[in-house]
Amino acid sequence: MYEKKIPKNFSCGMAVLMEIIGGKWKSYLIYLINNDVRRPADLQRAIPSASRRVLDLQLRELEFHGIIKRVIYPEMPPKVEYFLTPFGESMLPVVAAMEAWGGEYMETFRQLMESKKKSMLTDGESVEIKDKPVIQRRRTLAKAV
Amino acid sequence: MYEKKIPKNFSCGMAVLMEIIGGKWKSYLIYLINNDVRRPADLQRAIPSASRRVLDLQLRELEFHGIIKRVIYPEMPPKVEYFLTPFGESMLPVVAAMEAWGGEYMETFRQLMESKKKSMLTDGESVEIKDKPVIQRRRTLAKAV
DNA sequence: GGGAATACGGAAAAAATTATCCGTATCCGA
DNA sequence: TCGGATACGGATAATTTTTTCCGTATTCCC
Repeated sequence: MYEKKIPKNFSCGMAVLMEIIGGKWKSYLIYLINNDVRRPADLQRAIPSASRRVLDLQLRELEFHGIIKRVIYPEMPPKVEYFLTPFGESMLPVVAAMEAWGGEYMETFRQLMESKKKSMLTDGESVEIKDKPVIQRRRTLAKAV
Repeated sequence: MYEKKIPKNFSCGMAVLMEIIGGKWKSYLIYLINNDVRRPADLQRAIPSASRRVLDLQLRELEFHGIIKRVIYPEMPPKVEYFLTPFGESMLPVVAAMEAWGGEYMETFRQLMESKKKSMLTDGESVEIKDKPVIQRRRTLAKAV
């Protein structure tokens, strides 16, 4: 089993949130569970391109962080369901904001990725060569570190 | 230069947003640039544990997606500054929400990660063994796929 | 000359994440 | 018996991200 070597620094809330939902399928999982897709096999069917192993791993991570809870039913064949916890639900407004922002940008994004695939040369478009500026340099955080 | 083999699917806004700000240092970079830390060397000094190469790469990715723009001043030694674009600024409320949520959870998070390091055996705490439920199964998205 | 400042890209290595493949278990039906 | 259903973990391989190391350039100062 893999053991990480480099310690991570969670000095800002963003880093914490990214650690919690940063895996490839986690946002899909949160969405599906919140929409009543609760059983592992159903989750897998809803995301056919995902590796079952990674779905399991990421479900376990969400569980570890208290975002979801796992309910095991004592029967055969095995029956398990996942539910969002109240804590997990506290994240939903944030997830919705992220989803909304991404949805607005999606069309542009796809065109960008398409043009990137075609040319692999899209640098420089937003480069601006400036004359010597007269703008007064303001205080920077770097100096405070 | 690395070329990805497995195509990614951006069928939801979350996936798009995660692609844009998903790198290890990107959220830090957005925060710093929004707080007037604009020059590459200053960004590096503000995040001493980051690899300079990756900072450059992730700045380029943010630029590619139009989140920031790079301004090159014609002078020696080289002078470059990065600015948030209006589009990048449209992301700030989302970033703030993410930051706020992560900040609230931070203390619990740290304790969790600490206990994980100690025992590597934290599974099962949220497991609930249930009697046969009488809850009526509702429609699932999986069936619609 | 060497070291400091500035900025940054290619190549290769290391670390981390994801995917594949093997295995565990029970029950039911062809 | 085999294949389907259910759920899931260890080991290993493949892919991806991050890091290290090499290099490019100019100017200034000791």
